[in-house]
Amino acid sequence: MSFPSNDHDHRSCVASALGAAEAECRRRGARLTDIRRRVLELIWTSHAPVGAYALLEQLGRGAAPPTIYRALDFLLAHGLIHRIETQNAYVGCSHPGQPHAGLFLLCRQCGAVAELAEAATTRAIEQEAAALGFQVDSLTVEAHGLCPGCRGGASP
Amino acid sequence: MSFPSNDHDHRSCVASALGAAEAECRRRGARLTDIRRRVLELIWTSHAPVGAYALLEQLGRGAAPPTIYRALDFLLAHGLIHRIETQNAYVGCSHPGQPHAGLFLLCRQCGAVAELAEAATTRAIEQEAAALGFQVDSLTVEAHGLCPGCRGGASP
DNA sequence: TCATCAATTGTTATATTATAACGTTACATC
DNA sequence: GATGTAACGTTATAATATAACAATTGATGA
Ligand SMILES: [Zn+2]
Ligand SMILES: [Zn+2]
Ligand SMILES: [Zn+2]
Ligand SMILES: [Zn+2]
Repeated sequence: MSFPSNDHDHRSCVASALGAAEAECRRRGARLTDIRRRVLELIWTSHAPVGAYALLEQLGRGAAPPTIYRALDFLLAHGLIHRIETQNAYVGCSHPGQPHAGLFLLCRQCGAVAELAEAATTRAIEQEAAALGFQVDSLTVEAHGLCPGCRGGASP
Repeated sequence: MSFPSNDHDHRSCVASALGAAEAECRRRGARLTDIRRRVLELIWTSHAPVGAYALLEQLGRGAAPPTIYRALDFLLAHGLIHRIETQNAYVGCSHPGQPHAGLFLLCRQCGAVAELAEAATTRAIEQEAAALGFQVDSLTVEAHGLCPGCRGGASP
């Protein structure tokens, strides 16, 4: 929902994301296989978006591109990750299960990302669109700038 | 500002865009060379985003990728076109000269795009971000859905 | 149990989008 | 015209993503 503090317990951060993913997959009758689980874990290694080929390297031992892209497709389809269009990269979803338009704040300095799920902005855009007769099905919002930590002068 | 009607005079549409580009380049002391002008004209051939390699083909006779990407970089830098991140494609700017965050409505059926320059949405996002201490430098908003023409049942 | 079918993964090749590097040409300015 | 810079040509390659098909796994019911 907001930017993670620099000293937060990231281990529990990852654990809770994986737990939520398991639950969501059970709920949906989807199989969170070993590969998919490992990819999701790798994505959650940091709070910054990760590229497909970076994940591929970390996956190790002769994994080929289709392996990673299939896992990403699965995770995207089930709302467990988002694709950051302006970076060709992927980030874990902070609100799995609850439908929402991803709205991202991307720090240009430290790379951190925060995902908002406020409906206000979404509604504002939908209304502006509706005024022109346009029906919005999906929405991509990516704001680039400086996160609180990187603005403060102190390095994040 | 809105979706072009299907029977609008597109010739004058292109002409006015090229005229505005010339004026803006004069104002900025930038050189709208022949290649850059032709690329801009090709982009304005339709109101749908065009990919770099599609432009390259239309440019003809042995033009290589750097040629097109340099022209695109120039046109982007001077605010004459926008990049549509969700489509790796480029579209002419409807409001050259006046600074604005591009906010795009993209029809998934006919491919048409409308560019909004309403400051309201931009401000809403900036305020939501500011509430978290995030300073927005640039903003990407791309809404996918159905344009008025494609909603109406009648094919556009 | 095991036959069967669908989902998942492996493997190889290739498509698509974009940039690096370096030489050459055109243009402005003196 | 000499000089410096911006623009362009050319070749190669990087980065991102998908096609196609074979092999494997896992559920499901005869
Ligand atoms: Zn999300
Ligand atoms: Zn930061
Ligand atoms: Zn614009
Ligand atoms: Zn349409």
